[in-house]
Amino acid sequence: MERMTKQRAAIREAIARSRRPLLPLEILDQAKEAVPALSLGTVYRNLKAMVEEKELQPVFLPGDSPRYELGGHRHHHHFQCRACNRVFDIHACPGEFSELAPQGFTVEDHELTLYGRCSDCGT
Amino acid sequence: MERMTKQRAAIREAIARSRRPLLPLEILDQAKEAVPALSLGTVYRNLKAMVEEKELQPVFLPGDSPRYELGGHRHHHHFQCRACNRVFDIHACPGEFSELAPQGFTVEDHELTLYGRCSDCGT
DNA sequence: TTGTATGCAAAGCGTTTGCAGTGAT
DNA sequence: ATCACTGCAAACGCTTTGCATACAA
Repeated sequence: MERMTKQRAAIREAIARSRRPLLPLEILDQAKEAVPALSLGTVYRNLKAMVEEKELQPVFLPGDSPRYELGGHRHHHHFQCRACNRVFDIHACPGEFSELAPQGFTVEDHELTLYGRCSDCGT
Repeated sequence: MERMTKQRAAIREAIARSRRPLLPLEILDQAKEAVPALSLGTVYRNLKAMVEEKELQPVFLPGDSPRYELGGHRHHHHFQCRACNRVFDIHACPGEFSELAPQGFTVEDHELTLYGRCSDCGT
């Protein structure tokens, strides 16, 4: 139930090559260089399968569609550039936030997104 | 260019009555009690207009569609219950995170979401 | 040979928009 | 009497799915 196809290889390669989480369309563009006939439906199907196998992990940003990066990263956060909309990993975490929740609430996890300008887009 | 309609009043009322950010469909349900013929399109149109007038503010959570709460709240964050999916305001902020970004990046803002169990859904 | 994976196109789902009619001013 | 607002339904953008074919095993 696990077949190695050139399509899946191209998708994996595209994501591995990138230093930032990619959108499905960006993945399609990149992977098409290796497999020109690649279809968007196949990209979505493989992303879903690879996420289930934990080969990839989805990156959900507020108000934005999901991006994908390689799996196996430990807990980290993301930065989105307001100029180019690209997303970058932040390999740091300010810690727990359990004390912020109201009485009777239990905090299990958290998600932090920073917004601003990336180095390419300057000030 | 600003008319007071019973539809808009019902939408505003529904959101004001709730102690938590609501989804468009939840707003429709609530507001229909006052205006049974209310349509979802009208809800969306009014939400958009009221956000532009800053009467409302949208709440974007990672991987979820937008919710709406009253505008004018100062900077705060949100908690989403993993059992009931409802979202609650957190009237606290752990502070700036400028130091987390890579060299050359400028942090202008941030978004923090806590996940866990609300008091209704227990441990 | 077998059956999963693919390409294509149609279907879903939440949101937006066009249009003719309604109603606040 | 105007013209913004509404209800309805069609259109949209992103994602999923059905189906016949292609190809890894």
